[in-house]
Amino acid sequence: MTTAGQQTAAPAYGEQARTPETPEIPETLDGPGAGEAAERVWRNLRALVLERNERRKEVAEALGMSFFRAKALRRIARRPSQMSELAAELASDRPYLTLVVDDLEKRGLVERRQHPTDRRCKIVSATEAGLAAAARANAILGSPPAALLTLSAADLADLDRITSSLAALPQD
Amino acid sequence: MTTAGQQTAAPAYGEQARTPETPEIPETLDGPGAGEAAERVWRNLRALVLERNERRKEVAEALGMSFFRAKALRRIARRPSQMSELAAELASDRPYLTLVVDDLEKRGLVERRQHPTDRRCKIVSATEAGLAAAARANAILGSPPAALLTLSAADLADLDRITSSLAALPQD
DNA sequence: TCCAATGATTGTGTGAGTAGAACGATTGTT
DNA sequence: AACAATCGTTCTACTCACACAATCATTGGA
Repeated sequence: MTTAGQQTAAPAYGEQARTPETPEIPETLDGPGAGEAAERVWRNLRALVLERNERRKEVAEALGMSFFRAKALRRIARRPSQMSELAAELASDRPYLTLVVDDLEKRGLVERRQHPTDRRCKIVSATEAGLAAAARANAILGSPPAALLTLSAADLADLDRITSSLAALPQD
Repeated sequence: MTTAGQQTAAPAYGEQARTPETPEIPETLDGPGAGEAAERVWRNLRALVLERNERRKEVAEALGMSFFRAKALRRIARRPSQMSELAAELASDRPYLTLVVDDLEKRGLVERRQHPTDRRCKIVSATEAGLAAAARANAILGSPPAALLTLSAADLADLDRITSSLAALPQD
């Protein structure tokens, strides 16, 4: 099994970094070549999304809040929820989520209401201002990088079809 | 210009979240359809890389250090560098980088040496242990998600070709 | 009726990471 | 020679996010 980026000696200062990969793509991708192709695809995808088009800072600055708050707000804007639901979906500390929702509420972006039938629960929903802020964050995060727009129509269609099929797969 | 995720009214508690997008793909992708396709591709790519295959926590736990430290170590393992170079490439606070390299050094993963001709500069390089740790992080980050392995050989080849061409584009 | 469990909150502590000021050693420029 | 600039470090302050204990109000179950 190949391990991406594996090295056997440290490059010395001033030497060009070694680039262990870039094997030629075999004519048939079944067999060993498919694994290498998948690794290359994954590395390129990660570079595209994480290294070249990191948008979190841009979102945080545009909204004047931490990215985590913006993330929470985007989630709340999608569907009002209980605090416990939010904590679970955001994989967040419940007490800290209380502080985050406090802050969003203070900014007029969300509001808390009593659950209709369970007085222990609070329902958090987005205000109009919150919806607008979430839309701004979504616009930033959702705008494709220029690189995608340089693709030919055929390549974009291929990418669209393939990524949509990947997105349709069940999680886990 | 379309804005991804734009909404006009907040869903009420208990209502299904609205899904404003999923337009049909036009037969020719020039024109308005190309923009929507690119947005969909981008959303799916982000979901694939960020939402479904977030590896930072896994790397941090495997190496027993923060992800930022692992990131710094991976960078140092690629090519020994001056502190100022590292700070620039990692987009980090210089004083904080001193602390991070201190920690990596204490763990025996990197070492500092004097620059051969400029005594102000320190060169940071990875030790054998550091190379091994960086390789572990790279293996975790570099292993493709199972979803990629379910693609047909033709689809994987298409994805490989397209993402490699995207990767080859110059960075702004 | 009584007690366990739940939901949300308050309080405290901690590590990570950013930011700026200041410092000493060294190099670059005039 | 003198001074500006650079490099790396020390120091301090701060926010962010996580973690846990404790609390109170409320609901669920025996």
